[in-house]
Amino acid sequence: MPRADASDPSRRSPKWQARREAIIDTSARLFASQGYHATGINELCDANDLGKGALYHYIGSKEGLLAAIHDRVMDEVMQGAERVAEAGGAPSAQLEMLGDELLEVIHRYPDHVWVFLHEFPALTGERAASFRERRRSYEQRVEAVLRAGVASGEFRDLDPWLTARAWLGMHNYTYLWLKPGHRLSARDVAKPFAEIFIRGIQSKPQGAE
Amino acid sequence: MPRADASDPSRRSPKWQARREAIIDTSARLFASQGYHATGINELCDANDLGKGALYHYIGSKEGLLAAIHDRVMDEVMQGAERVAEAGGAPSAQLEMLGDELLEVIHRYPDHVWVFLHEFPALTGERAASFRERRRSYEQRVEAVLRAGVASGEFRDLDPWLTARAWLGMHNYTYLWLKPGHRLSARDVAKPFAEIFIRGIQSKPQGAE
DNA sequence: GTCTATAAAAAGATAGAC
DNA sequence: GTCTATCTTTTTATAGAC
Repeated sequence: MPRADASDPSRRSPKWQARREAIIDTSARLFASQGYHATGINELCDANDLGKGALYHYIGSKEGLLAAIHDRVMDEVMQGAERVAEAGGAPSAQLEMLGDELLEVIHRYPDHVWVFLHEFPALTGERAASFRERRRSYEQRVEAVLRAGVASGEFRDLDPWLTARAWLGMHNYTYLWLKPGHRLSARDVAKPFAEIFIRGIQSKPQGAE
Repeated sequence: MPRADASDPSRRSPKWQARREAIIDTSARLFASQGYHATGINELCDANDLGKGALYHYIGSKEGLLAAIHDRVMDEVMQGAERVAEAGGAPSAQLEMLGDELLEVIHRYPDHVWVFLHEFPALTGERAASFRERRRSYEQRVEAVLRAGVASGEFRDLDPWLTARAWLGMHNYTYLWLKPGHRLSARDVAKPFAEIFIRGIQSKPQGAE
């Protein structure tokens, strides 16, 4: 059953959707630098070079805009997780790939990710529920890889839930400094992070150096 | 030169200061659950059972209250780092102690830490500068321990700055779920985290299992 | 110290002309 | 589609009585 919501983006023309995407990206930059609540509709109009009428024509509401920013990040993150699942391989290889994919998104969408990690409590009702479920779904992918590694004996006997939180924190927290223009690329960070983490959870030590 | 600011807490009576502390703690809970900008002065009055006049008598301004919450966290965090520095010992032992101390603060002040990690961009002017400097000072303690471990040969040859970010992310990110009443205590988390991280950066592998 | 009343500005959103 | 004008509510903060 198609949504009755008149602002459903999928019912609009490609041109309309492209304009909307541009508004989402521009607004994400503002929200990231000042905060969601601290950024007024008027500022959004100025930044997007649009009047209030035109802006609302594209976003529906301020919270709708916030949700769109969240979706943009989660779409990319889940696509990365999907690629990893399709590639398969040893748990340690999958974990490293997950890190590559995640840091690539953080590096490519620094503003969106900032908003995502700071302002998710501002989502309400169904938007909040939908977001929480997607986020939880991603976290369970990480846990599943860890569980597989414990089962196969590649990883030592650890708490998959807690270890996933360690991994997620290590990677997600890069949102504070990992951006285009930084001296380090996503891969420059993902590789040493994987080395630390996988060495840290492997059941058998590797050869020295 | 003593500050001319009439709202300088150190110039007030112990009773006044105690009341102010209570207001800070109660308000931190509100800010953590709804966000700083989303919480109005009226809500703060209700939660603290105070009128506007009385509330402003204690906090000076809303941003002053926010700064006080930040200070409460940073005071505790820096005290922990100080204890570690005084204890000394091998870099790996110091790193584990730093983790213990940090997670203890996160576990004990979940609301303050949440506010600290989410709302620091809302600080302006001198308050923002002072906060950034204290935070940076803590991060440099972590880097220094890593550098010492590399120098002594206990850790492999890694980038101290980047490795510190990995460590900080892993630990700070626990603010999302590490709270009193959770199944895990601060130590329950700090120990496995230290095992993962220190194994991950050691220059020589340990004996299996 | 604490209250109530009020100010003064800004918020999100909508209406209706074009 | 886009603009301007306006509505309604809420915001932080202050004034002045008690």
